[in-house]
Amino acid sequence: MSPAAVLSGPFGTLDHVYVVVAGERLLPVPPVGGAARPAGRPGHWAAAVRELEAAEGPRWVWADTRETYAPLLEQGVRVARCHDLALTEGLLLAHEGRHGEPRSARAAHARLRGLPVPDDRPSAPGTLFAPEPLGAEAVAEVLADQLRRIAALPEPGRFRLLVAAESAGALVADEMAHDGMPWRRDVHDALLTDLLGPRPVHGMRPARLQTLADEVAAAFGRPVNPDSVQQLVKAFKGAGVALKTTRQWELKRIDHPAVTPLLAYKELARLHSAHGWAWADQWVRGGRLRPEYVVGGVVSGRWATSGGGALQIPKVLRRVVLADDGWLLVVADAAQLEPRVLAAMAGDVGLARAAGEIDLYSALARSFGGERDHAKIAMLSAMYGGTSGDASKLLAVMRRRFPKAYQFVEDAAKAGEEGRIVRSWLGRTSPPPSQRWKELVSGPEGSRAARDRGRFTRNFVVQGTAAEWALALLAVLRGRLPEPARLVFFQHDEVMVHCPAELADEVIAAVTEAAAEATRLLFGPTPVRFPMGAVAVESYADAK
DNA sequence: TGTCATTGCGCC
DNA sequence: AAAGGGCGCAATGACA
Repeated sequence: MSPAAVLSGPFGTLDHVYVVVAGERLLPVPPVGGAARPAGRPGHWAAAVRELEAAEGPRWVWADTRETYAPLLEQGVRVARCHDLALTEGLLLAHEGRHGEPRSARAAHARLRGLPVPDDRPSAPGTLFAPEPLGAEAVAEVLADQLRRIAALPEPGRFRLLVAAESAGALVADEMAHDGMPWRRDVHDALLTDLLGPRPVHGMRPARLQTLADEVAAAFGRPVNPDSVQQLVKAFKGAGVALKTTRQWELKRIDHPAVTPLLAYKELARLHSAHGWAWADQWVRGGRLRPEYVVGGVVSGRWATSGGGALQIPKVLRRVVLADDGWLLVVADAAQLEPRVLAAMAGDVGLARAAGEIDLYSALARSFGGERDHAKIAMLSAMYGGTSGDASKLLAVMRRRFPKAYQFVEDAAKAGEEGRIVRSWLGRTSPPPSQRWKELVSGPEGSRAARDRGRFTRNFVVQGTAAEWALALLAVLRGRLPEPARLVFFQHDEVMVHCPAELADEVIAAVTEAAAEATRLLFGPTPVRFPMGAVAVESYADAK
């Protein structure tokens, strides 16, 4: 695939740029946050951004999307494209084998100038005063340096796409936090009350949990805190049941009257503590859930959240996510994304042919000469390094039928085991082995440590590329949504759009087109299909 | 009283 | 049905 092939569409090059700070052809932007924000005319620069966006649609360059874009959104200003210096710096540093170095635009600038580099990593002690924002020249210098470094890479076209997609993700993350996902607090409260009893005063157990805790204690004939692993293990031991852990699956194999109320307690206690009333108080405002997304927060390129736990919302709460009156939720997820990504990356003709069908595993099974379930196990084991059950026998079939795909993930695993780094399709780089790992790998448990890292790098190339495809989808879809439809949720391979009911069909079509475009951007012409199942529903619970 | 590691479990 | 890897979060318990 030629690098030029991936440069069309919404990503483009960086030849039309506004650096959002002071200077010629550049916009003055006030320092954001802290006491440095000038009083009086907060809308002034936002209005200028709005005008230039409408007139020229540039790619905005700024040090940090959250700092600059969140205030723009507050002013009702949205932009189509940006280049986030900090995210780009992180990608470049990792590619250059400098994974842990500070990645803020300020740090990048200090490195360029040979000045002391401020430690902006999360582990660094917090600073008392927000630093002055970088000036225009400094931002422009960092940008120029980054463009030079990207141009020197072996696959600059792919990396430019990665930078553009990552930056677009940053825009989406801020927009989703700004718009929020519809969340019916009244439905949530009713559900909690139904399952747990009325909301207790702070620090108390809800009635239903207390009843279950009492039943557990009664089953043991003595007081036991069901939240305490130690107490539970001791209590079971006293009852003649030896347990290593108190995980669900282990408890389920045990015949003891405490098990049933304990499992019920665990499930409900988790709902209460992780997504109960206190959680809603903190994260739901004005009928919207507004979590903080961390773009690139996972080494593989997946997003993380800091607070709000939006990527771990339990399925029982999906019925709390309800469209506004007259609106619908378009929920779409990519079917079997990771095996499709592997098929496209590895250039394995047989696997790509199977991935050209809607049900990849059935197609795989036909080509495999076996059952669908077996084909699925073989595929997952290849991607994740599984060893359980029939895996090795099935992997042998996999190796024979799909040699290039098999070799692709084997190579990634071997690199990991040998302490080398691996890269995703667009060039996101895995962390190098830690010092601890290097010590471990030459010790008595060395082969175990090597295998563990092999599984990580094996998974990294697939998960990382899947994350890139999803980011590209998000970026394209964002640009195709009709007003006033809004992206309100994104979870690895799933998106949700909130839109007026009459626009739902248009939004579903946009999702389908965006999937095709994302596929083209990453892989060029490929027989592999990436089907997105998109449905319009009133409640998230009805999406599956 | 605070910090840190561990355990367990939710999501993909 | 699950397996694999990746996360965030809450509670406990050890320790300072």
